[in-house]
Amino acid sequence: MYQRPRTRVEDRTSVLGQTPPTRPKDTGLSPAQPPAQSTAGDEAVIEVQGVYIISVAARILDMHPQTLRKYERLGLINPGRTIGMLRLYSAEDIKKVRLIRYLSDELGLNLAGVEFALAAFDNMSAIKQRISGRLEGIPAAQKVVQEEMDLLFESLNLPVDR
Amino acid sequence: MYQRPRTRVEDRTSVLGQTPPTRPKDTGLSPAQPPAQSTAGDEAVIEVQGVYIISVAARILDMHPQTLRKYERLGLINPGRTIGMLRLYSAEDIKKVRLIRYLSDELGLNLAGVEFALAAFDNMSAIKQRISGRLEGIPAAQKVVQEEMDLLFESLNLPVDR
DNA sequence: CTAACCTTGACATGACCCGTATCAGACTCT
DNA sequence: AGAGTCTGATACGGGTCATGTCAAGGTTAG
Repeated sequence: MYQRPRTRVEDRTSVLGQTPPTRPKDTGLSPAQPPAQSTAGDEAVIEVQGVYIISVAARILDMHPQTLRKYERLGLINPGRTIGMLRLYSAEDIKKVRLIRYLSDELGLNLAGVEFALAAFDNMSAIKQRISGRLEGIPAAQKVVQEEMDLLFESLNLPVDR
Repeated sequence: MYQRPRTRVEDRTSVLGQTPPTRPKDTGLSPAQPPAQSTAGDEAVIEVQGVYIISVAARILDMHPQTLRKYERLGLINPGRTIGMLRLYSAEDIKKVRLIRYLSDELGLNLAGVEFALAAFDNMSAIKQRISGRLEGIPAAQKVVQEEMDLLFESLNLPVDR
């Protein structure tokens, strides 16, 4: 288990001009309900639906719990919490960790780079929304921007969503 | 001299879906003409105009020549060459190295991250151009996009240009 | 209640990264 | 001719990162 030795940065000055958080998070709610994961060994992009405590999330992702805690400490992820402060990972959180892992393992970015990239994505998404909003009355222009921005996201070669 | 110990990645798989090079470069031309740099010690964003051989560029930037060669090897920069293969650094190249240094030293990105960021900037610039072109007939929309894209670039917190 | 699991905080380790340094042999430019 | 550059290789020291461990305590499920 946990065979995933990689490499990269730590406590640096913050990176990008962050867009507003937009992450309400389902914090205080009843405990976790580990839905009996099938074979958590190969981690073949398992369908995730519930909310998981750290040990389960780590098993799903095949990563060390300490690594997930470190990502949170660096502000890369922000899992919810039970009233007792136990971390709760949603499907969203799991996806985000997979993206982080892709940026780190496949592209070779260090964590400062991951922070930069995530912030850049957020900013790009936000700008895309803003433009779309301001172009409400001009559907033709809206379409152009939509197409081109989608192209921009594609150019970033991301695995799938986020 | 050359006191600039930092940290980061090396030979990784290529990172982004690069936009076409768009970098004709003034390659084969008469040799360099080091315009007698004033005090090359403090490197207080010296005004650069000519074309410099590596030793001069290194002195202007207060960086080791080997570092510049490594950046080139990694595809981060692409200085011109004399007919005899001597590297020639233009003002553009110098600026780009300063950006690289900022991303590396200030933001803490490793070289893979720098590659990613540079490619992202290029793609963003390209998309901005494309949108502007396709919105030729709708100046109002063009203005909106212009404003928002500028905002996006600003959000990246870059020192100045590039 | 108890056992299993979680929390925070600290510190250690091994592998790798990166700027710098150096060497050798050949070529370029003044 | 001589200073400087080229390519290629190798090596270093300090930093990064995933992982691991310890301690002392809190939470949760049965």
